[in-house]
Order: sequence, then structure tokens, then C-alpha cells
Amino acid sequence: MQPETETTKEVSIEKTKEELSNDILLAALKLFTEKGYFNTSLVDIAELSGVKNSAALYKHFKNKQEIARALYTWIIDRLSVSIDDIRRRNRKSSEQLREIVDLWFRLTDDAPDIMRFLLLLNVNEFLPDEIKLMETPPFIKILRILHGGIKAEEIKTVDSQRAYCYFFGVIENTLTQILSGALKKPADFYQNDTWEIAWSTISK
Amino acid sequence: MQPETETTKEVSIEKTKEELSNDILLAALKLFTEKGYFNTSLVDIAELSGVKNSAALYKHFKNKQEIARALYTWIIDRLSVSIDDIRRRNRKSSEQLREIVDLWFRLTDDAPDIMRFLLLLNVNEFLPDEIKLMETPPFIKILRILHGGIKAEEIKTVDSQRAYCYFFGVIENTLTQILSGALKKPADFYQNDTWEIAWSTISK
DNA sequence: GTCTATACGCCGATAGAC
DNA sequence: GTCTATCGGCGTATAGAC
Repeated sequence: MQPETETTKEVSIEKTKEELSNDILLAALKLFTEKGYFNTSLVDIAELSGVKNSAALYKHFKNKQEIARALYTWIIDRLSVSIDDIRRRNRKSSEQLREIVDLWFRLTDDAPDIMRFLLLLNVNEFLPDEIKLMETPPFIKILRILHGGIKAEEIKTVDSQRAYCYFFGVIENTLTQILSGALKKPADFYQNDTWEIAWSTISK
Repeated sequence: MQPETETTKEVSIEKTKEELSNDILLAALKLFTEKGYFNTSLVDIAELSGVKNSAALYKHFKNKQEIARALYTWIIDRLSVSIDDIRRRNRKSSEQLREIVDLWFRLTDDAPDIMRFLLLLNVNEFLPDEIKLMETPPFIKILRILHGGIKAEEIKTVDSQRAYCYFFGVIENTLTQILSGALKKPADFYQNDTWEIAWSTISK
């Protein structure tokens, strides 16, 4: 998963620069989703990430915003790759959507912070110049999938934006309640039922 | 709407203390939903509310958090009263839900900042001691309505929490997209369709 | 009781010694 | 290139003059 860099020929307990950068992002992800961007200081991030002190953070990122920005693009890129993969492996939009739902639910169980970041944070509040979540590649691609389903007469609703509201309204609200603890069981427990309901809102 | 206080016998251009407090809350509402709580300074609130300077704010509220708290309870109380009224006027849960949807959509058109506050802001990020939105009276009451509908066999789903996810997932996601501009028409335009879909997710 | 002037703390960011 | 020490600014909050 983690590619070996050429510089680390010798075995070393010390972390490489990339590993540390990664740790910083993970720490930031945890803290931002837990307390919010503005309640998280660079000292907090330094402590949790294992970087010696907050000044050392500037060896890895230009400033606090850049940490958030790197996090955002990292998550978006990862999603985008996954969606590409799903589109490649499936032809029908119903199958593609089913796999996206599966991904969303698995992320909620296995990487809840990522889902919290996507569903709970207002990214534009601390990254005002960044494009809105719904305009990023993965979500554009999801809208395309819905559009394709409408053209193929798999999906009934007139426009893809509204199909998104119905379908992902059900999905995302369920996941939000799981993440907040209002629904007690793991996401996986709710997946099939939620898929059925969500799909029924848009299927022809 | 605005009750006359006993102290203002004479006609006056000056605003009463209550009017000013109200203006402060409205200014804070606008700014918080626009830029976020942490990007809003007391100077911003003073300017927009017509209070002379930021120091004067402390004549009305103990501190910045208290402004946010007052805003939160004001909105929650208003909602709670409306829900009580809806429950009094209707017997069937389908009718009650229909009226709540109508209220949600009307607020989105007529008082979008209130809906933005409810749907877009993470209140607990700046009011960590306040109870979560889903645990406030109006939302408890909505869960009771859903529970009643399940017992009366109007609604199919097993538990009310999940019925909430499905039904209000559709509603809230649609309103969110309207507020963010992804759906271009006024909320009223989408109300009937959205209600039909949302109700279909839980009706027996 | 209104407003100016200011105190104070926190945190992001930097400089510079070693 | 690591870490200490510190700067500077913003924004909340207060004190005190009139």
C-alpha cells in the first residue's frame, strides 16, 4: 500500500518525510472532524501526529489552510479513483449506484472520519476558495451516472440533480445518523434496507 | 407580531432595547449562516445590527457564545411552537408530516437563514454544551409523530429513527440543494414532488 | 449609559541558535 | 535540519472618561 521510497535503503525506525506528512494529515482529519477546524490548533495537530512541535509542521505544509487543503484533495482524489473503478466494472447505473452505496457504507464503518469529513464539515467555511463538494469530480461523476440511468430509462426522475436529492438524501441522512450515534448499529447492518428504499425513490 | 412594550408610551425613532437585541440576533443569524461562527467577529455583528460599536453588544449579551445560544434557543422554540400547533390541528400522522413539510419549504423560501442554520451549521462546534439538534423538543416531537404513524399502521418502517432518515433525508437533502443553489427554483416549486417521494419511502 | 481606548490571551507563523 | 524562543496580529472583553 505504502510504496518504498528510493532513499530508504537502510532499515530505520525514523519515519520518512512522506510518512510524517501522512501522519499529519491523519491527525488533522481526526481533529477537524472531532472538534472542527477552528477549534483545532497547530499544537493539537503536532501532538497527535508525532511531530515534535508545531513549528516542525511548517517543514511539511505552508500553513494550516494548506493542511486542510491537502486533506480535502486527498479525500476527493481517493473517491474519484474509486468511482472510476466502479464505472469501469459495471455497466448499468443501478449496479454502479449499488456499488457506490456499498462504498459509502464501508467507509462509514472502516473510515468514519472520512465520511464525517464529507457529510458533516462545511469545507468552504475554512477553505473559501476551494470548489464546493458537489462540484468536485467524484460528485460530478455520480450525477453523470444518474443522468445515464435516466436516459437508459432505468431511472424515472426528470433531472439528475433531483434524483441525487432523493437517492442520496436517504443514504446520506442514514449515514449521518449512524455517525452521530442516533442509529446504534454499524452501518453494514442498515445497508440493504437503506439501499432498497433509496433505489425505490428513483427507479422506474 | 412585535408586541408593544409598556415603556414606550411616546413615539420614538430610537429603538427599544428589545428591538436592538432582536436586530443583533438577526444580524448574527445572517453572518453565522453566511460566513460561519468563527469567521464572524463581534465587530461584524455590531456593524450589521446597527449597534454603535462592538462594546455595546455586551449591554445585550454576556459574550459571543451567548448570542449564538440565544439564537439557537429562539429558533428551536419557534419550531417547537409550530409543531405543537400542527399536532393540535391534525390527527393523522400523514397530515401532520404534510404540514411539517409545508413549513420546512415555506421557511426555505421566506426565512432561508433559519433553514441554513438548521441544516448547514454544526451548532455543537461553537456551542459544545448545548444539546444536539436531534434531541431538541421539535425533533423529539417529530420522532413521536413518526412513532404514532407506525403504531397506527400508517407508516411501515420498524423504528421511528429510521423512518426519520428516509423521510427527512429526501426532504432535507432537497432543501439543502435549494439553499446552496444547486436547485435553481424556489422551494415551493419542488414541494409537491418531494413530498410524494418522501412519503412513499415510509407509507404502508 | 454611551463610546473610546486599551488590555489580554491565544494562536499562527518566523527567526535564529546549535 | 531540529527546536527554542518569540513576534505580531486579531478578536474578545473590559475599564474608565465624559
